[in-house]
Amino acid sequence: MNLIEKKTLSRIQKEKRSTIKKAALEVFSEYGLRGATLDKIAVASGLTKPNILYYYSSKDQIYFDVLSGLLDEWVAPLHNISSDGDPIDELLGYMKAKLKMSKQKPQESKLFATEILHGAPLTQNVLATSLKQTLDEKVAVIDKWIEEKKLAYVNGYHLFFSIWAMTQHYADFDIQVKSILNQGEEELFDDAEEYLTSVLLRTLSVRAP
Amino acid sequence: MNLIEKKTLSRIQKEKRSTIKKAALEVFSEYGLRGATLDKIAVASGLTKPNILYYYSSKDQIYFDVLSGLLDEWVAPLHNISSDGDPIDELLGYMKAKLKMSKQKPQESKLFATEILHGAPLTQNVLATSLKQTLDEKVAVIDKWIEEKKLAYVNGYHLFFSIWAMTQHYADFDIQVKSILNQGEEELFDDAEEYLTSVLLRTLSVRAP
DNA sequence: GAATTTTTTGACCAATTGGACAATTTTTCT
DNA sequence: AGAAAAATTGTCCAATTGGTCAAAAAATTC
Repeated sequence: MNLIEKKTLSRIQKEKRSTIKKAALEVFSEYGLRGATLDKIAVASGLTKPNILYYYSSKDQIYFDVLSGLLDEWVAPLHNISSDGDPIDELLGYMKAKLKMSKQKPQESKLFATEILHGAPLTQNVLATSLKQTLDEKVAVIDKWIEEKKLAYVNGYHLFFSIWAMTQHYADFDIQVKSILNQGEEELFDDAEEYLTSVLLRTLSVRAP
Repeated sequence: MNLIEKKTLSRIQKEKRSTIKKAALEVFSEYGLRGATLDKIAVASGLTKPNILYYYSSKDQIYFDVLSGLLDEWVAPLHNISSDGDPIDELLGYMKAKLKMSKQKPQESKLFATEILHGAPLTQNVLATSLKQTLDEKVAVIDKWIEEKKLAYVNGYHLFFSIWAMTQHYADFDIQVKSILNQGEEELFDDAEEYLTSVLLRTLSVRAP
């Protein structure tokens, strides 16, 4: 039976696949696709290597499954930006949602970062179609807000790039951040949120020069 | 003879080591330390594998040499921030210098990003000592400027983190950026500079709310 | 230009790795 | 309980990889 084509997975199949994906996320985020080995995933998951290959046909398949399972979740906060809400509230909310993801899901963030850094072999297609389309829509919303004088003029695309960059920085480069600031996570992310709020407020507010 | 301890390298040694480092930068920045192979470096450099190992005792040695050769260059722009200059000019100049590095040296940027992302096994020490010390000094300068009311209040550390994040984003995640914006490099980086200038100006300027 | 040193390379090796497979064990279904 | 299906594993293999080494080639020194 072909596991990939099967629609209804048994309890065991669901559990084991989930176990494997969880272990794989740990290993892939730490070592990257090429640095990760099936043996490491096997140890991390508590399964044997052939058993893992019973559920996934190859290492690349595991990587692909983990990554695509994450893609939707990763883009999701973008959909929550409502053109009906207050522009500043909406964009601050988006930033805070992304920062929260950096705090709570650093492994996921690192996995994406590594993937894109190394040429996005598996996700380039999604980036250029699905993500681009969603972002185009949201930038259109921003342009509308600017026209209505509810926002200061900003380049919408670069605004999103900078929000992504600034928030993900705290996950992807946490080692650098933490070796410079001797702080606990809570304090660190509180300071980050305060700083980023200030930056966005100042960048987006309409006011006299 | 031990090449590592020898102080004066011959012409051939200098040339070959330089050739190897250049090829290694290409390969390491694309594949990471673990994904890079000596064979790939051999092909990229036009040398044979044993010949490379004549100049470097191991793959890790090459990686270490490439990375440490870059470290100083990477931190250098920070030293150019002068406490005597105009605060806004100094910080805008720093941002522009970093953005220029992203444009002109994306491979170097990616190499650092991968290194830190994967736990900074070789550079953690430098980060926690040399970089931290330099940054502490520059943050002290910023705090002084704030006290003198030449800058709006900002958290200096997070200001630097955000400048790093926003500028390096254009190198590290260039694939994502370019799959969303169908622009040439020139136009892209011009827009980025304009946007980042606007963000920093608004973030740093002292003015009435 | 011969001797010596440095550089280069082909052939090789041991370890790691992704993956195959048949045999066994466990679960599920009737 | 027993048959059938699913899950698990020990063993194995071929390819890749980092690295060795002795011999050959090239460069340097005298």
